[in-house]
Amino acid sequence: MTRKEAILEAASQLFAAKGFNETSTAEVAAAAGVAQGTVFYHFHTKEEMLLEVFERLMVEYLAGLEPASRSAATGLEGIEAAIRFHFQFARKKCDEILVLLRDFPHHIADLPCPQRALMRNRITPIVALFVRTIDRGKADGSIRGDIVSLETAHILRSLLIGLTRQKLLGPLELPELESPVLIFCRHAMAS
Amino acid sequence: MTRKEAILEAASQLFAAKGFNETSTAEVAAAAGVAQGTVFYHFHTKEEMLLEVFERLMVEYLAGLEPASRSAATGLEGIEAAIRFHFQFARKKCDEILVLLRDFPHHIADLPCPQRALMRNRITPIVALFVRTIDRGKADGSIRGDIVSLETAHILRSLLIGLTRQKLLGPLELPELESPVLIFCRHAMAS
Amino acid sequence: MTRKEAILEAASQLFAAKGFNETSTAEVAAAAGVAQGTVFYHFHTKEEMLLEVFERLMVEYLAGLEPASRSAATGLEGIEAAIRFHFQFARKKCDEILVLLRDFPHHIADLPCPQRALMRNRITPIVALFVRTIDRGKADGSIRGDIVSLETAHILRSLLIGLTRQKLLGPLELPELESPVLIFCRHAMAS
Amino acid sequence: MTRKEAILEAASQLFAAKGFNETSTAEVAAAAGVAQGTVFYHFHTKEEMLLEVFERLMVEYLAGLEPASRSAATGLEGIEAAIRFHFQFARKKCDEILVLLRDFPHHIADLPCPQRALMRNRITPIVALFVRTIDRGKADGSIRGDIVSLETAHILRSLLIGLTRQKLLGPLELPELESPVLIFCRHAMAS
DNA sequence: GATGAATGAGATTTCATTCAT
DNA sequence: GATGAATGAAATCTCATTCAT
Repeated sequence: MTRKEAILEAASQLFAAKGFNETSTAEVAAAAGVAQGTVFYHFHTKEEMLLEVFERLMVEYLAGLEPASRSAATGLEGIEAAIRFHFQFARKKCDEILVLLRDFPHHIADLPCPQRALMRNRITPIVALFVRTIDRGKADGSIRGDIVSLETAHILRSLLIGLTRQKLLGPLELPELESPVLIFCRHAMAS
Repeated sequence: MTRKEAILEAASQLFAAKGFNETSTAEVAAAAGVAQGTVFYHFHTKEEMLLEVFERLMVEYLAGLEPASRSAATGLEGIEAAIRFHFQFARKKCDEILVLLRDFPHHIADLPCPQRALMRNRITPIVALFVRTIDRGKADGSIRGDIVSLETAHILRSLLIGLTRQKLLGPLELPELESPVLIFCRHAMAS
Repeated sequence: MTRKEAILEAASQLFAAKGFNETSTAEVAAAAGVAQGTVFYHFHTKEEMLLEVFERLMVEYLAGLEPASRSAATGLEGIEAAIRFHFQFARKKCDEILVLLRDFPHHIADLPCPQRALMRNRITPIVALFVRTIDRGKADGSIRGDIVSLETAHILRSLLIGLTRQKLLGPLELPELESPVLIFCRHAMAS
Repeated sequence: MTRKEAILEAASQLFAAKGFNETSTAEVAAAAGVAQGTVFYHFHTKEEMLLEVFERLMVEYLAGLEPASRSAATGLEGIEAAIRFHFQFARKKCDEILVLLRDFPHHIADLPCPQRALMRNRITPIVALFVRTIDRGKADGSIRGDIVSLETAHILRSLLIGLTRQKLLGPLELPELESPVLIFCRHAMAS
């Protein structure tokens, strides 16, 4: 493992455990086993680490989401496959997701434009994928024709993020929701 | 307006505008027109201000949510009324909600138990209200009988929070979603 | 018990337990069951409380020391009686003594002149008492004639204070020293 | 002179002149000619500076005390040499001693165990040295055989500390006490 | 590539004290 | 006599970042 990756992994874990603001770059350096200066050799600022965590996670998310939904037989099943993938991904990568859900919002507003654009570029394809899959469902008859694709894509994404947020950040214990969500969405969309 | 309320209002606005961590207690004091020490006379720590913002908001939320859903003719219409109220509330109180959505998560994990309990006590009734309304719908025939009440209540709450989060914090411009959401949920639940 | 005495007692205990600087006037007020302002009604400044603790303790000390040494048959026995009284007093009033030994020095240097004088006026009689008792011993033949009275009085006082300091503040466990000290001093002074 | 030593020296002087609590870390930094942060780079807390002053002083004290008493011809002369060394050391290092006598007690009680142990480890050898020297005196006949070594060692140490304390912190002017103390102790111990 | 000593701006909190009631 | 809300000065410590080596 290269030094940069060691830093990134240490940062990821510490941010998840203690929060971004509550983690100092000195701690990251210590946890990664490098000197303080080394952190700033590889990342110009502390926020760059966060951005890179985000980047890598989104790339991996999209890389898993797309084949899952594409390989389904119908559009509706594609949506269901996407939902199942999201639940599975959230279970596997809960640390990183926790960091992004909790700490990223702070920094979005102040992000310089090129980086905001970069973020958008990672999220837009996810929405687009949902839209395409819904359209496919409408075409193949598995999804009702009166469904509005873009809006429903956003609804689905918001639902998934909301669920993960409540699970990782909420003070309440949630029941197992994967199959109820699948049923809920199927009824909402199936023709 | 008492001094304590002036501080709370100033804090609420500054937190919304700049973020919790990015707002210093000195700024809050200045904005409220009191001395620095006065802030800590009324709130023992900076976080206590955040907790009080949360408290007040949740009390108001529940106070509006309950009559809205109760006065509906059927259970399904009660759910729809609740959704409409949420959208309206999110439009009116977007500053405070932004603060909570963005800054509260940082502090939930580290909250001492009595305060976590207090938080839970504010959120549980909301879920309970959804559960009761769904049960009413199942009883009056407006909601399908095979709907699982508790799980669906959590799904609805997660959806609403997810939507508000994406709108207030997401990097993407969202289309108008209120009526698509109503339709989505009606199809998901109506018998 | 009057309010002023309640404050003084609370202060005395808190100062002993936590140290003067580490005890806030607010804590004193709370422990005494009075309002913050009340403390400053009875004592103009925080240091005045310390001075009063000192005053009362020294008055009591001298009031016990004098009869003890005076009622002895010889000068040497008077010194021994004084030493015995000191040990007994240190056992009984160890809290207050701890406070003075530990916290008083900080404030001596900065004391306004009238209060320094007042302090001196409490300590001088103790030294004077030792001097008189030694002189008595030299006159009655119990103490060697070549002993220098003033110097020896200071030596005895320093020894007693040093012993109490080591016992109350030192990091080491001391053995029982009362009778060894009596023997030590008897040999040093007896003719 | 390294930066750390500059800080330590500045601290030592300021603490002696104004007291530990009355000296701010900012002043220490300014006097040492370094930035505020540099102080905390070298000493994690303000108290660590005090501990280091103590450490260095005790090392020097013991390093002078031991040869002084060892090179004496008899045990009794060894004790006398130790007393003379103490007076001389107290004159030379009165600043640092003042700091320790006045400010250290505050912090002893609250010291974490490893540091208390460290302190004890600096003081125990001094007592042990007195014990050994007394035993030597008993063996060579210069000190009375009925003297209890450990107790007398503590008495001597308490006397020396008490004397220095009265001189540096007491409100009274002391006469010259070195030779009276030597005589006092000789009579108390000589056979 | 890597280091770690140094920085200085800034943040939260504490607290003795005052004063209108 | 007594109260407690209000003050504002000050203090310790943190931390992202830099830079000479």
